[in-house]
Amino acid sequence: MQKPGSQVMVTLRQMIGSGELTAGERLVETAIAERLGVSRMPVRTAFRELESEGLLVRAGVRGYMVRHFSYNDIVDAVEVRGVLEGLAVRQLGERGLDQGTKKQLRGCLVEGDRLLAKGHLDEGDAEAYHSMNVCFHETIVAASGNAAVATALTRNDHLPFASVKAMTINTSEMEREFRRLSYAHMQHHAIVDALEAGQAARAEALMREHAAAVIRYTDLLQSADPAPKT
Amino acid sequence: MQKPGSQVMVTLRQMIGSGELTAGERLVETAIAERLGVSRMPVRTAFRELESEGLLVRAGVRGYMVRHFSYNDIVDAVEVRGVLEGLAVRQLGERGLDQGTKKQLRGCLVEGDRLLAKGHLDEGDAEAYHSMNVCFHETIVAASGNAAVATALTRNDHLPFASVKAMTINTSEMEREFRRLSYAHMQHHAIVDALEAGQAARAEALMREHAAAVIRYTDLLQSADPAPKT
DNA sequence: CCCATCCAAATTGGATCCAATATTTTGAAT
DNA sequence: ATTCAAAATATTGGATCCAATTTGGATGGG
Repeated sequence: MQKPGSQVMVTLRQMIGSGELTAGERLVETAIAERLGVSRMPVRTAFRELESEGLLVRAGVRGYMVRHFSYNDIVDAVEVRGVLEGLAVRQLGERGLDQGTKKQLRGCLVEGDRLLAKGHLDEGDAEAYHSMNVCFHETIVAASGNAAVATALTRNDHLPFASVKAMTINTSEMEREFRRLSYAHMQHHAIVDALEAGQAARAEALMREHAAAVIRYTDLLQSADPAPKT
Repeated sequence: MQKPGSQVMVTLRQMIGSGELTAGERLVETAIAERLGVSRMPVRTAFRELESEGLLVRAGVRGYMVRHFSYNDIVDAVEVRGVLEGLAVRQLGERGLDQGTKKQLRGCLVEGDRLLAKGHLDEGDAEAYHSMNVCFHETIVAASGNAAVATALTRNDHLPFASVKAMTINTSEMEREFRRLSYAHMQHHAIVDALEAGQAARAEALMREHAAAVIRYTDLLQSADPAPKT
């Protein structure tokens, strides 16, 4: 608890994510403050922060409400992530890979190969793949050296389901998930191949396709709402 | 003054933009509050908001400081704007232009043609071109219907010199500026042509080049700082 | 019966106060 | 003289109080 005020933030995030605060619901500072057992002040700052992250929107002239996410919002955000990570990987390819980055990326590849080598997914494998995946994407963005991409991605990733970190694995259909991750990991291989060959434009195209694949070949409908976006 | 608290925000923006608050300077809440004649509270909220916009960064564990912008930061941000607006124009091209958007864009084109027809730039022409340019870009982003692009652009555009709105025209070299704007306007024409022909990928490539041209063919050195970015 | 105006209640923004924490300075000891 | 520790000061986060503004209802007039 290095930052006491951030506790309110994570609690509100959870309440929004879990649906305890439903979309469109009017949020009153005093009510939330009382509910969380704190003063109105941290709630006030948290509301503004969550607004800047896009999770809350102003409810008219007074108060905030939980933002309503449509399916299109998620698709759009993933598309944005695709072009941003595509830019990052292209610039990385243009500048060339340094030894540390190359080592890191290859480490991600062998880790993924190891997880998928069995031909099926076990329980802990999903989490391990997820960690590897986050590491792969973060390494590329960091190595690109483009700070604007990093900040834009951070902002964009505040939207639920748009982030690499938010990639969920459907444990009830492990076979299908195995095929999906196998395809995704082949794309990882192709991206690293392109990077090592200095094919920056190809790496960019692959990364954009890689992001789009998440949407096209994942069941988002379970949690997404097809209502019109706000 | 519909929102009293926003006055502190605009004042701080001005102070940062004008260099009254120099980059790297440690900002103390009490000092700023006293200087602006308000309580610490609006300053506190403004600091956080400016941090989320990227103009301020945390100075260690305590306090904020004015962010230091390097030349690379600006180039990166413009590159980000390029891929985001490129995505917007591609999606617009894929969905097809509606009548209102087509009318709006053509209006921008004829306005630009009119301004450039004389073969040189007059005093008021620069402002008029600027307004037309902002309208052109905003129309495309709005018409794309991709809310994530719009928000990402808004965030990115908080960085000085990265925004379309921040495009300045060097009044001391009107002849050179005329050639630059002529080229930019030709790109506008090409983008609209591609959109009307349904050539979405071509429109995207043109838009990315259009953003990059701003950097390559503009004198930014006068205001940019070549020191390493933070 | 409907509309307008006014009053009251609620809610949010700003100010001030208090506590917690980090940083700096000073003094002492080695 | 230098370094370490302790104390004092400075700064930020949280709580509470006050003011301003809006919203809702109620009442009176047309």
